[in-house]
Amino acid sequence: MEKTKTQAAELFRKDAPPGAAPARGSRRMGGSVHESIAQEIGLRIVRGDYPPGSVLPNEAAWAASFKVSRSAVREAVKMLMAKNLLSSRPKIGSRVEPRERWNLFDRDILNWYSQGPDQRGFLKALHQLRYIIEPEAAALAAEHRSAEQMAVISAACADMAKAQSLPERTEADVRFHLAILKGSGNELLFPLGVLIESALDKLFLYVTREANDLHHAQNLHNVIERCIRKQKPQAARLAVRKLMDNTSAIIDRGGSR
Amino acid sequence: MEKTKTQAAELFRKDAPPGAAPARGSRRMGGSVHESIAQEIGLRIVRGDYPPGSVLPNEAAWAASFKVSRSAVREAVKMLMAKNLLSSRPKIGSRVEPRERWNLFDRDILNWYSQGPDQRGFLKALHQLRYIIEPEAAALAAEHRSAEQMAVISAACADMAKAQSLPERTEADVRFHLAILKGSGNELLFPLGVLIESALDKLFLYVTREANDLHHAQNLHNVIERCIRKQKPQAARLAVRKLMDNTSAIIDRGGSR
DNA sequence: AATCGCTATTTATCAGACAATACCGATTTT
DNA sequence: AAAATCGGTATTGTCTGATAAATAGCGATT
Repeated sequence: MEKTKTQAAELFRKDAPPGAAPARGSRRMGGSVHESIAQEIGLRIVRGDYPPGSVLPNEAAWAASFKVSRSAVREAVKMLMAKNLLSSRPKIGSRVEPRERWNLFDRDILNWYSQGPDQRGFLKALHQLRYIIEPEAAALAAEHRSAEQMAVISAACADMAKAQSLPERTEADVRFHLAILKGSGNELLFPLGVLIESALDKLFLYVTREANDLHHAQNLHNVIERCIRKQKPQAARLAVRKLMDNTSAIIDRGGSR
Repeated sequence: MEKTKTQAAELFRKDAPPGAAPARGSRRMGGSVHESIAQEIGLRIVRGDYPPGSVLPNEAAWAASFKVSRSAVREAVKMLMAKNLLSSRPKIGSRVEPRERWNLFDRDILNWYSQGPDQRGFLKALHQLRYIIEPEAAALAAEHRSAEQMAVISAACADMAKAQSLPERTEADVRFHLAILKGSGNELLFPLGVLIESALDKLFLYVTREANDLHHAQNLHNVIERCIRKQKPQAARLAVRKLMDNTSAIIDRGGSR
């Protein structure tokens, strides 16, 4: 319980203890030092600890509080600069960029967002985006999909139906949706969909609940598969919309967690 | 000794990667050293000089070829790692990640893409994505837009109509579309749209050509504005589709450049 | 032939220095 | 007194050099 997922930055949690300096021998904390630090600072920024426009502690301060060298901090900062979370200038320090400049469609930032406040609003925005993307992807797939792509879609759908455990079914489910995205033939649609789906996965521990809904959802998936197989774009579009309406209702009803 | 350290400017071009297209004019040298280096390496990767799976020259080699210190190279590499273009491990070096792991929706990567080969396919994928996004954004805007947002949309539309010069009109045009995206009320839709539009801008030097098309396009924009003002989602959706069909035709006809 | 350990190579991290720059307060000028 | 100028200072940018850690490849051993 309460697996806060921060096993990586365990050493980094105690921000500024000037007195105690424990041995920093622990290793294998999930990644390299600069990556852990980037994670930690990035999370704090997205979480709102440092609002846009404010200036962060300087590199020396980070180095001291994390008990690492300035180089490591700098490399972490450069990673966050690459995501447009920060901009830094001599004498000024590093300021948090305004939100509209953040590279929002970045795995890490999406991940940090999903740990931040306003999970509910974030979830709704994500799902709305999915609601826009996926029906069109299905329509495109119905038109452009190759035979091999169709085989993958059908296999995933069949696997969903005959899945015994919930994780097994979930795995087939995402495989199904990703196969559709790939079948759309658009090289941008697929990665975008992957981003959205994986971000949703982090917030979506309650999608499938009752066996009733589960059966219904399976029927909807079957319809989608058939529409794409028979190359009916408009029907595929509508079928996917129907499926998403279903989960929309779940989101609106259900509490955030 | 001229240890002035400002020699980094022109020296970036003389590196000789295997089978690369070398000479280009001097690059945007505005930023810091590590940023320039990240630009250069990132461009080469996206351009295909180093295919996915291959390992890059090691840090010392980059440092030598760019005539900078290893730290600068490392910071550049960290930036590219943040974009998931690279992954590096001791003893191995830095390998280029497979394309499907790249953070494709990143300003820089999009920018590098637009300079790479296959501009035409990229343009079509981008426009297809826009074709999916914008009509729905307009429909959402017709429902959820605030009075202030509507004012911005209308103003942009009016400015388009009474624009005298082409850049002036273009500026109002993007303002119009961005205002619609913002009016959609979805915090993800707006930045996504910004990304797409600005990437398209780089490839779109030939959008508006004849006064005929220009007049027609203005009418289409007027219709969109009216639909959103009168809160008709479905009509707004169709109007935007019509507009995009127009530029679709232009893309299909016109040469890539 | 299979396994194990060694070594070489590369990144990871550290430490310390200097340069460049932009803000801020003191000083000078009008 | 107000304004302009100027130097001090804090912070990032860059360089240098060194050490640690990780692991792929290879040779030795069984």
